[in-house]
Amino acid sequence: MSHMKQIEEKWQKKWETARVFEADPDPKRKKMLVTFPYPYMNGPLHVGHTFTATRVDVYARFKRMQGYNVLWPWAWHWTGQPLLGASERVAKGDETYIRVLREVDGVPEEELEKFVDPLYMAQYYTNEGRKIAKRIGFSVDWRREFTTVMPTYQRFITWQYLNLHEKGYVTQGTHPVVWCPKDKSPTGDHDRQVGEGVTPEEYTLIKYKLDEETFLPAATFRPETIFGVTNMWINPDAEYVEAVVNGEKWIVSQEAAEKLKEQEHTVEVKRAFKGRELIGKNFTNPVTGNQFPILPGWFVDPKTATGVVYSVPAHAPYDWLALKDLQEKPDILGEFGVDAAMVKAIKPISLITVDGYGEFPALEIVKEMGIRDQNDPRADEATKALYKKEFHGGVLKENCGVYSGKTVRQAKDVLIADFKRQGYVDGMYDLPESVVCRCMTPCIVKVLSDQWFLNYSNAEWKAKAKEVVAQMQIYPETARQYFLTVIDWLKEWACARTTGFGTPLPWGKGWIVETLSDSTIYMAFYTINKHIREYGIEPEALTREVFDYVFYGKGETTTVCQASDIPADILEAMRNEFLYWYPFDLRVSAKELVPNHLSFCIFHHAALFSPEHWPRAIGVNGMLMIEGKQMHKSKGNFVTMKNAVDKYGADATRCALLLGAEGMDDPDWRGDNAADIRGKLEALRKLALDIIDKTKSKETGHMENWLLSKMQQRVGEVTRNLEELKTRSSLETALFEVWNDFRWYTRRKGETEAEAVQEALEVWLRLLAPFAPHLCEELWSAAGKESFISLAEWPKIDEGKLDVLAEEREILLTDLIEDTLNVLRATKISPKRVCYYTASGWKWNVYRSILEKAVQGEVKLNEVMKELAKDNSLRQNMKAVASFVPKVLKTLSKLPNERRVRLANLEIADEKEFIESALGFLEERLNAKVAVYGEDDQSRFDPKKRAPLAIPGQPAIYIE
RNA sequence: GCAGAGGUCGCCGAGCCAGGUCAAAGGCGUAGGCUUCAGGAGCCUAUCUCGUAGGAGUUCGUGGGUUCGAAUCCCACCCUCUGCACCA
Repeated sequence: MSHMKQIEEKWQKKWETARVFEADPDPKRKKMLVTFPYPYMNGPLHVGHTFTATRVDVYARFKRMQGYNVLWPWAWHWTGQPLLGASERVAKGDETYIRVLREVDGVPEEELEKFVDPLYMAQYYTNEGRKIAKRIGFSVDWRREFTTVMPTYQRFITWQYLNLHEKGYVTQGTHPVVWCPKDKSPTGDHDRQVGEGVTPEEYTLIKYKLDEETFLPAATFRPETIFGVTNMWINPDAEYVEAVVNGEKWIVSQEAAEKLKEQEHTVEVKRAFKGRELIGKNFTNPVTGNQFPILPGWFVDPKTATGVVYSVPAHAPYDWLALKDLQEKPDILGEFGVDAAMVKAIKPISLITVDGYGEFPALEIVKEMGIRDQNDPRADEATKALYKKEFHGGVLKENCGVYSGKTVRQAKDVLIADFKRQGYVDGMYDLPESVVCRCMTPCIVKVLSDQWFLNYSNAEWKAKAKEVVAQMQIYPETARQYFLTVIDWLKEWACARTTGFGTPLPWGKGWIVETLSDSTIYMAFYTINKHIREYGIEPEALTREVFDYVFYGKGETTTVCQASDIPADILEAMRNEFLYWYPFDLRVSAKELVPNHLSFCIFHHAALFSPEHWPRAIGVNGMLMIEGKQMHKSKGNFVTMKNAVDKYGADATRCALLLGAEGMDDPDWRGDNAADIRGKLEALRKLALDIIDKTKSKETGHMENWLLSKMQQRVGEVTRNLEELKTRSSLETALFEVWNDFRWYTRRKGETEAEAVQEALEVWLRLLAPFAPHLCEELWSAAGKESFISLAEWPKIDEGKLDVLAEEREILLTDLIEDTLNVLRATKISPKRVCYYTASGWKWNVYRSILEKAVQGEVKLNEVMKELAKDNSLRQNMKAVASFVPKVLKTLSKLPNERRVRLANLEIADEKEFIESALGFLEERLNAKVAVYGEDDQSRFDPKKRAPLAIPGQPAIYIE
């Protein structure tokens, strides 16, 4: 274990000294820029980062060995709010949080106290992150590192946003957010005490008229039901206000008046009163002009929307229940002076036809579910169920004016737009559930005005983004559809906010570019940050003209130099460096970033770069699980990269992670697995050293040919899989399948002294090098190699070493053993003697002719028989032929065509000699005396006359 | 709710796109054996059921369908994971 650690440190030092991962432009070599989304630095790197980044590293190392000039840069994300929040919690002395930092993140006491400075905290995690990224062996060019709060980076973001703005991709508008009135800031999920995941919902307010100048804005999600209104509900005990809202006189609940103030409505409250004051009055439907009464409804919650609700008893369970209550208990009405007979006379008005229900769905569902009254909690359930049903399957009836005959789904948006135009409706946001801020203040919805958006709704932009996707490789291919649908439904994205770290919006005072919006094209910044750091280029020198020159080739070198003070040769070098490396060839992340970061990256490249600089490939993978569960600091199952590397070592951690999953499946980190892999690698080391230490024999017989042939296949499999970023499959082959090949060779030969074994080992080590680079460097060097395996040539398939005959012979042998064991299992014999009988010559002839036909296509039994009957040499044998041919057909039908072709092209006539050569092995394996005879051998031992059962490739068996 | 990905023999996971080569790779676990001073590790064998001759039967979320033939194609249903916005 500590031995492995030594090996790891040793090679990391050597790599660093030799600068093997520092990549500079080299026009003679093909380039490869691979990237990993920079991690956010409010905590340590964890095994989830490690999984994704290891996939990048494996690909980088693979491509480097294939001769590509590979650049893998790294940076750190500091932009945003959480760092500030985290540091505040430390400053406030939040014990639970501090314990997490201490115990989970492993922060030492003396550092912890300095975390009151958020930048110090970020720097601490960045330093720790860099250390551990090196310790796990990532092949990063660290010269290009940066953080997102560096002034030079901010100059780059400034350039990006000036361009986006100029090109019309940034727009201004309003946007609803969950808002804490005390903090006066948006309350994100992480800032909430209650109500995680709750988002604002938009209500339509239908402005029913109370009198000529007063409106009752009733809130609804179903404005189409206006055609079925029968009355209004007001909570008689709730507090309402009369207010001038946007110049009109409105009546809403007191709470609603406060909310509306935050939603771009001017609100001037004139007077407050109890709801009961309204009961018994009439109101007018603005669309139809019909009049209806206002009735008492205690289910009406003044805290929800306007606290004014209109009643559609035919389709809304609550409305029906409330109406039924009043009709059944008319004495309640006396208190309000409402005529009970009038209420009794109210009939539901049906306006939607829907399958499975009759005239009045609300009545039916209430009855069906046995709901008693408006206080029954299941009324809510019934409402949702019916809404869903009617929204998806409902059709508006003839009493719905111009909307008649349309489905609810079709009519809804049109109807809202129409009503808006005609001035019947307004809108309002509210929260479906209560949300409480960390500061314990209940949140409301605020509509932010003057908010800046990236206008992802822009159809042209969407089309261009899809072009980017079309020319990209996506691993796995199944993720392509995901990207396309995300591009379709992405809408305006608020790209600026007022708090947190980040780059100021170049034109908007007080706004900062939001964290997901400042990380979309920064891969281009890596190409020039090398020069910025090396020559100490000042942020002020990074003018818009400089970036235009470097990224777009705009402007004259001399002019740009004079204006910026950057020497011409450096400026040229930056331009060349960008042109050499860009675009990036691969970016890998977990699937959670598809709907945001990765898609933004695509959009911004579409907007800012020409097609030759569009991304070449994106890889997506699953989310890492810990022992089958989601990883959470709070759940106590958080595993950092450092934890894993300390405990299992770099190579084992890398391999254990990659063996977890590929594609979009979620990999699972299990400590036991990692420990097991660690043991495996240790065993591999012993095996390899053992092979290397052996004195070499020149032997190049059947088994040597077999092993080398097998290796060629493995090279093909691993290479093919790695090209598609199938890291799991490729490692599985490179580690386990190859190992099994070596085991089989060792069993068959009993030793590993041939030179060919060392040759195969050297192929093996190179196949494994991207996955377990430290161990492979060590063994490569032990094998006498002077140079790094990290820079060794990736194995290519050597056609000359393919030996199909050798492979087929070993298949014959394993099949034979398998058949023998099967017989032994069935008969429960402990064998003393095993006899094999190989097929006679005429069988081989018949077999070959059938095989040739089988390769062409389907073989008909009767046709074969007819043809064989013409053959004079078979005449006397026709009886045996007749029983033999069907067996051959059956055997061949079980083979894949690939193997039929192989067999057809082979000359395996010496079965008997081959089995004889393996007699020793068979005897040991079966623990019995083994003999081989030809089927026609007169002197054969065959008491049960089994020899005639022999088929080519499947000798007959006799056991006693 | 909408969208994306999935449900395979104790566990993890291939196979499914291009139907027959599938009782279904590989790893782990478990059992037995060998090796070893011991510990570990390594190696070998077995691991759906049945079977006195290399065979048969029942399986791939559930229920249907297409086909000579389905883990693989089609339909419906159930379940799991991920994302849904100002938050990285």
